[in-house]
Amino acid sequence: MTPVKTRFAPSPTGRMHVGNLRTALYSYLIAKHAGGTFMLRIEDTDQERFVPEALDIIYQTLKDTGLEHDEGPDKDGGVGPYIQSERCRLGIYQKYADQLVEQGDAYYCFCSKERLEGLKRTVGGKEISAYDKHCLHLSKEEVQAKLAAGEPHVIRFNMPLEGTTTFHDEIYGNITVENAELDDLILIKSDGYPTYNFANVVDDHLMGITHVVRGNEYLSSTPKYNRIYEAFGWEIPTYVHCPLITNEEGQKLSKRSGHSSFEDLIDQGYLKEAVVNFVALLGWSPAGDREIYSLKELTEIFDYHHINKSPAVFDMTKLKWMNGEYIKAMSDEEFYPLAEPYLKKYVTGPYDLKKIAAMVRTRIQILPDIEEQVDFFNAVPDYDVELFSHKKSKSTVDSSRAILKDVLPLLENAASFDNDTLFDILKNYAAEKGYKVNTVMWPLRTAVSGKPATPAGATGLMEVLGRDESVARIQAALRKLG
RNA sequence: GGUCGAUUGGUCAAGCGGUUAAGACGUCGCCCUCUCACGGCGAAAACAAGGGUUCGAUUCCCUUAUCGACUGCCA
Repeated sequence: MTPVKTRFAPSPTGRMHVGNLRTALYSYLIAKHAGGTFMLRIEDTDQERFVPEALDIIYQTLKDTGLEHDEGPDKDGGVGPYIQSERCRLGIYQKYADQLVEQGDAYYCFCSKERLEGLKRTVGGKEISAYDKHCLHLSKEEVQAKLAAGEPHVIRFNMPLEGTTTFHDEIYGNITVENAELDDLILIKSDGYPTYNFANVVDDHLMGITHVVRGNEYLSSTPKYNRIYEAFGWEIPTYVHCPLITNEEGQKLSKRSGHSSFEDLIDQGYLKEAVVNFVALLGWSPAGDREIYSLKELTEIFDYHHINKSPAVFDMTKLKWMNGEYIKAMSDEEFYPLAEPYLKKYVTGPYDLKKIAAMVRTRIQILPDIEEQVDFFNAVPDYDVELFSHKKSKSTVDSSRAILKDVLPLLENAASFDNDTLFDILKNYAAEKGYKVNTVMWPLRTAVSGKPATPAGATGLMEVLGRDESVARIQAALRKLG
């Protein structure tokens, strides 16, 4: 068996779409699971849409996600160049197109835009066109004359009009279409660049790709590619077409969804490992019940035969949950560097950010959640006195006032202002007075935070705030309570 | 319009002729708890519809419906 070789072949046109990312991931996993080679090829044959910065995004995303390629523009593996515009300059595509023309499987077409327009018809609000093989019937002499005269032209593939073409996809099974349905697609554009359709076939063959992994929007055109492979007498690769990823409305993910690209997600405070993990499970599932996997673990267990046929909705809620799982699984030391920028932004007081980070870690799902967890450190928000009433803690406005008054001097004189000491003091106080611990803690936590939910209990918060600030906040609360 | 494909709870998703139709997210309830979380336990929630084939269909076939892709000198 020939060793597996897959490729990721993006067009440098912008950010990395999550659908693209998943295709890259599956492509990588298929290769790596089999101990094969994962290659990167840049498909920049569309000069109109080319965005130079997109090249950096591709490299950076591959690096961030850990999808390290074995071969590519920056890593020669002997079948380069790996950028299609460079291959074009070498005349590779022209050479193979010429061969097809020679064989009679392709032909020059000089039809004008106007003539092509005339071929179009509108059905159901959509414009459709099928080329009529007009130029197929040009004689050799006519073609030579037009070429010599420098007439603009393309090269088209001559699809058969009869019979059927069947191809096998690993996910979708055998698919058969009538050859008459196949249009004479353009191989070489009038600017001399090959189309995706042609460049893909030529490159995948020349570069030894064994498994073609791509989105299922290519399912319909795959029979055409097979005609090209067959015209050359080349071996047809194994096809793995991946299902679509849609937004909550079942529509194709677009830039407007706000989370359509990997970079968007990272900007929104998701961890790259979580995104990779989540995307892996959209359209594919492992054998057991487990859902959290590292890239390395995915490589070990990935089996493309379990890729789904149906499209999957990109569910942000579940991504959030998974991101939270990754954060919870981190140590405080690992988490701190990630949290630090957010903490510094929202906590400007002289507090121990490492302690705050540790408090917050199990309570957030994405990094920006930190803000609402820590905003009270800077200043107690304006809260209603009714916040002191809490049924479960048996706390009322009156009991709160009494307790805060009692406890204030104890705190002012506490031997040390750490969590454990404070807790002991307050616990003893509660026992002496016959209060539940909750009844004592509730007003304190409310007083120092002004919030119904905080990332730690009363004593934990006071430790971070320090004696002076804690006392000041309790005094302020007492004034509020009258 | 044509061609191709898809259709299991709100979402992801097991299942591959016989099951009480897994599991996860989310939702709700209970427990734990110095609040909220975390964690634990539990609940509600699905085979698009109709025909076949079969002793028996979520699983196989057909029809319909719905959704999607393609139908570009874009990939």
